[in-house]
Amino acid sequence: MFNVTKTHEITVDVVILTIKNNNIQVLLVKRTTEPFKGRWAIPGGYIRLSENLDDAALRVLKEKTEVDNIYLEQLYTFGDPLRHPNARVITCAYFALVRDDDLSITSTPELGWHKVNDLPSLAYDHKEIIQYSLKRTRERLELCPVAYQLLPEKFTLTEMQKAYELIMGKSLDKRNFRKKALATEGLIELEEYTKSSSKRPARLYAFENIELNSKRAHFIKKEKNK
Amino acid sequence: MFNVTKTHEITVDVVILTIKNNNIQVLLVKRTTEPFKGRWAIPGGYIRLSENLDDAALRVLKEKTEVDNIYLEQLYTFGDPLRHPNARVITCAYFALVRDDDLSITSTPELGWHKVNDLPSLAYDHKEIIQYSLKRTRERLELCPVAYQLLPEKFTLTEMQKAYELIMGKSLDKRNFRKKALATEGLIELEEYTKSSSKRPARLYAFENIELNSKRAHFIKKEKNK
DNA sequence: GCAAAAGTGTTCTGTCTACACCCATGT
DNA sequence: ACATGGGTGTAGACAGAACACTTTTGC
Repeated sequence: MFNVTKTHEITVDVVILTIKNNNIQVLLVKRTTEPFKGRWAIPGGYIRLSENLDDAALRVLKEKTEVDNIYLEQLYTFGDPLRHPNARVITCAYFALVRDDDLSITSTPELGWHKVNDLPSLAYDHKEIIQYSLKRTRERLELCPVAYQLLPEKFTLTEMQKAYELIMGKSLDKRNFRKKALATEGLIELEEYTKSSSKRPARLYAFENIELNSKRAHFIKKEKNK
Repeated sequence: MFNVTKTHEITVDVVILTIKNNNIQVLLVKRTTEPFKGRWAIPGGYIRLSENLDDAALRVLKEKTEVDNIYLEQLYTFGDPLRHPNARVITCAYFALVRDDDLSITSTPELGWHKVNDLPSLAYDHKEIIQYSLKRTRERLELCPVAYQLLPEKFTLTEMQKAYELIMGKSLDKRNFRKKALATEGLIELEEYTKSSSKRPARLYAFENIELNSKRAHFIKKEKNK
């Protein structure tokens, strides 16, 4: 593969993150070929001639997850000469945030979710790439409510807080968090409450730009208070 | 089917920014070959097999400017299939901030500084890349005093403020700026003043990590208050 | 009635903004 | 003595942090 060309190869790799079982998890594939045969790796692939980089990343994402309408952002391009043991492969890494309940992936021996705090040994520099995607996610979170990309359509403020705490890696004050969350642009207070829980029902919220695809919910739009 | 690896090429391009004559300026080279022969472009080149991406960018930078000890950061990777008219070239773009007085470039018909607010027609998507590098520089500036990368070793607060104003594209309040500047970690108040000016001398400042290569200046280190 | 999670305000502190005058020097 | 840029402080608005108790439900 690398004997013919002395030029570089370029791939896209996509770090696909979700929140599952109260953990940030990343989707990994088990490599079936050398190098790193049998090791876990983040999904990736070659870029087709007709595709731009975003499209290539989106294609890789869809091949693995079937999801659409996700947050996808170019992360960084990794090109250390030694990152691939026997070729020069530069990878343009992306990261994606997907909602757990949009997913219908059944873990198989070749494809599965792994807690980012408890990763197996990974191929290439993929551990570094995942670490960097977590850092970037934290940065994004501080600027805008990217976390809704990880939440179900309708969620409680406690769920939202849990997502923030996982990403930021620290616990947050409930009252301060709720104050700030309620001031978030685009947050919609639904006239709906959780039922299933065995405790006091919690109000549900949603984000404006998310399509509530089944029945149209009745909601109170938060006023921007001056 | 197309052979996906056949014609992908990858380059690094470096947006080299400086402040010159009270303008943000970018170093451009005039293309001597097709495509875009005769048009201005940002400097770039192929990545050598032994080089990582940072090293390749640094090499391109040094080839053009001879400077060292600069701020260099990977910006974004641009890979639209149509960005190059007759090949598929993906470019990993970097941006560099260099100090005007570290430079000894004489503008020639093939290499020269251009005001970013008044760019000539550029090759490829290089205009977009420059715009993006300006955006990134603004973001960096908000977080840390990246501007010192653009200032001479010793500078007045007014010079520093001018640099910030150019980058942010707006004017700033002098007292507020100075208050914040003086609180900046790493800023050193020198026991030196401007002389050449025909007005009241201004105190000079420097940044800690910058080597004062000639005579060792006597300075007062700012206390971190609190 | 009790266990468990939901929900709710105030105070303090630090940071950002707006704003106007005197100072030191060269000519 | 005057023109020019250098230098300084204060008050108000706003945002983030700390902090504890009541409410609603299922069992």
